[in-house]
Amino acid sequence: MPPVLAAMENAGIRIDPDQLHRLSHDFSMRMAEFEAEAQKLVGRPFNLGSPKQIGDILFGEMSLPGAKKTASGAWGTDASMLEELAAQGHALPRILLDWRQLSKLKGTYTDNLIQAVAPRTGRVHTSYALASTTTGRLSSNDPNLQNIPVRTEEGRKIRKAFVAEAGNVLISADYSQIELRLLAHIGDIPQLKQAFKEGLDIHAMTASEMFGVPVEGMPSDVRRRAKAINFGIIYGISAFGLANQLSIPREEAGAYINTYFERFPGIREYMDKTKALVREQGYVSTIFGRRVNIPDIRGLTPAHRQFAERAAINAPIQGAAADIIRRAMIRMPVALKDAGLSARMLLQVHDELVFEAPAAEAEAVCVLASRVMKHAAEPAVALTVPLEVEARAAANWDEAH
DNA sequence: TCGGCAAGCCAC
DNA sequence: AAACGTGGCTTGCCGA
Repeated sequence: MPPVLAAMENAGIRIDPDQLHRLSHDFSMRMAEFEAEAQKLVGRPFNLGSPKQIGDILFGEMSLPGAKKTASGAWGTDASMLEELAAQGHALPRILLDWRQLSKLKGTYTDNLIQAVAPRTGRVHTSYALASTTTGRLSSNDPNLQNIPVRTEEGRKIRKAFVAEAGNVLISADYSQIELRLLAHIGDIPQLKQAFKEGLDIHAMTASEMFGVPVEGMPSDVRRRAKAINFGIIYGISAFGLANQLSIPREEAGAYINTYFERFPGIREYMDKTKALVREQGYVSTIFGRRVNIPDIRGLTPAHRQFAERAAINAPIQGAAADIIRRAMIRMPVALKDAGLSARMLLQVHDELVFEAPAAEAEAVCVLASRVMKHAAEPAVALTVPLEVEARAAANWDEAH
């Protein structure tokens, strides 16, 4: 490698290979048990990794109800389908779901991350693409470190294997609900802006506003629905998509959306304005001036046009968040140096930055990184909502997150 | 043996 | 019907 490139090589992050080896073995053993169980139920060997064989077994041989076809005409066997069948009391779908989870974790993460350790540094060095997304986000590849599991307990075992060197800590600093905050700013939504200023639970506030349920003692399912709606809004919501996400009838999802627009009329205005704008000029812009091209929207079929419209609604929000964290990243090395800190910035995960620092610097890095991130929009843009950052230090990524 | 597509699933 | 946005990566499968 030429010296200039060697000097620019990214710091990489340490993983504990022993931990991942143990995990890989554990996953293998448990997958073998699920496989034996599944084959006993079916009465013969089959490939649990083959959606085609699974579809034939579930809907051909066993004639289970609710079969759906994929775009190419094959039986669909994705997780939501298997969950439905499992809820009806069928044993095989649950085993397949459990097997798939472990297969995913082992195949995509555990085994691959061990392979990805660079012998020269003993660390994993991802590559970031700076111009590969339409919205301005970075993307990460070889290996992708922007999709390390976090949702399930099994998945978090992988995240725990991302560790600091002895004497160091990992520090994770992430923006709290940055996209909803940007929606509140861009759409100029008074209730949302006020809620963020007061530091309220935004999903509970949404639920309360929509369903008239007090925030105190709110049932978790009510909040969960409001949260799904808030995410849906950012994605350019459709009744079909929300219905699918919440496993509810489309009519009910449509009613939720109508109620939402009644309570937050500024959001509908933002969406209508954005659609008109993209039709007119063939692009939309973030508040920092980044353009996202969405050309020829007029020539598309209705389905394609609606897809493009949702992308146009999402792009200024997702793109502004990308702009802000980029600004923070640019300022971070200088800010650390000026503060006399030897911390290094290791990873970016869209709304999160991960650092490694001597344990003695932990608190100072949390404070400094939070400050730089919170003010990263300035002075280019004066946001009318505060940005909040949560920062924590720990020996591994899971506990820092 | 290779490349590409389909299906599926991980993250934000 | 590209049936809620942005990505990367795996296995199975098929044809060159």
